[in-house]
Amino acid sequence: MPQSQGLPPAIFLMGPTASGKTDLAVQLVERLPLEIISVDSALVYRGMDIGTAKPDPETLARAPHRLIDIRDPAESYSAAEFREDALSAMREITAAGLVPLLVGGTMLYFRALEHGLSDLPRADPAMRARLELELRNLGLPRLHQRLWELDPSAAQRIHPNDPQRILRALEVIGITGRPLSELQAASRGELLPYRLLKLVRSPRDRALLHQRIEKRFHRMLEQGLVDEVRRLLERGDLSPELPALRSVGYRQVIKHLLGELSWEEMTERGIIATRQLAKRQFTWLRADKGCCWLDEERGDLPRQALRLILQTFPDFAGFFMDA
RNA sequence: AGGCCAGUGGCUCAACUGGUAGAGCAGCGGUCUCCAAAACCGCAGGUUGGGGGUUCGAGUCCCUCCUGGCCUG
Repeated sequence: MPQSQGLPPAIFLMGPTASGKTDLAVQLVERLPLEIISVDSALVYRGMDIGTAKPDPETLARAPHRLIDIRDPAESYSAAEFREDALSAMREITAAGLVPLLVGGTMLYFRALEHGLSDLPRADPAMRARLELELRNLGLPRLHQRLWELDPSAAQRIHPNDPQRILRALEVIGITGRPLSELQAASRGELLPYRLLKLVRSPRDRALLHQRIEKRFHRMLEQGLVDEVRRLLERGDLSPELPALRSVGYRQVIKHLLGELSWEEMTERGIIATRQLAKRQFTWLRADKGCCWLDEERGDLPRQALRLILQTFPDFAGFFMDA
């Protein structure tokens, strides 16, 4: 604690999808000298607005969000890129005399930002393509076996059925010539140089969240989600394999447009996929001790958040005075 | 009204000529270091519509009732 005293403050606002994070963030920005940074792997994509529940232009005008619309759907983004982008945004915000408010639901990004990442090579498209091809030709068991020979430690903790991680491990080894485990052990990544308050906004019971998710998905369809996806596909250069198009909702709508799912099936599966996303987000949140869960039943979330903020950063009480 | 078919976990369905119920999906829990709204792992859940009978033993056979569907009138 003594060492962290000199560090600037930063606030995380985390929560599962459809929990109302954006609302709360906007209310906070209107009362405190904060600036929002989005922590969301889907909001980074331009032209993907309805299905990602991206804040509308009016909201963004009132409460600007950083790291939204910074990629074309044909491009990919990553946890490491996010960390760099977020850190530099945080520096700017802090330098401007404001406090960064990081809002979102991509828990890996939060984690990467807070705890850092080992010094590993970035994804290499050529290498990845080659491995994908090998996966197709040789099959996953063979690749896992190869990993076992090159990096037993990694092979042991990566499940034989997990293509994504097996390929990544082989990719790192292919690029560096060194085992992934060795690289990860060599550098543990640097901690976030900020004093942190981690807030969680989430409905108390799951059934309520499920209701919201269902309603919201129907609303997205009414707002023209299918047209949004159709426009993306009409570009002709976007493969359904791209990370952007594999996101919740988009994937199901694409299958519908391809004739693989009826409208009803698309709707049901989209809602299910969203629920499952929320469940995974809960798992991260539960595991992260050191979060302050806002109590939905006590109402007035902005007030609860304000109290916690002042309590955590007492030396900023004057700074945050208009509360 | 008569005839036929069906009724198995929340849903869809499986179980050779009777041997004592399995799977997918959903749900729940978990993993997670450069695709993470991704990828992957695990768990739970059924007195087989009700009742009666035959049998050493019935989801499987018989009787009856209930429910749904189809056909005939």
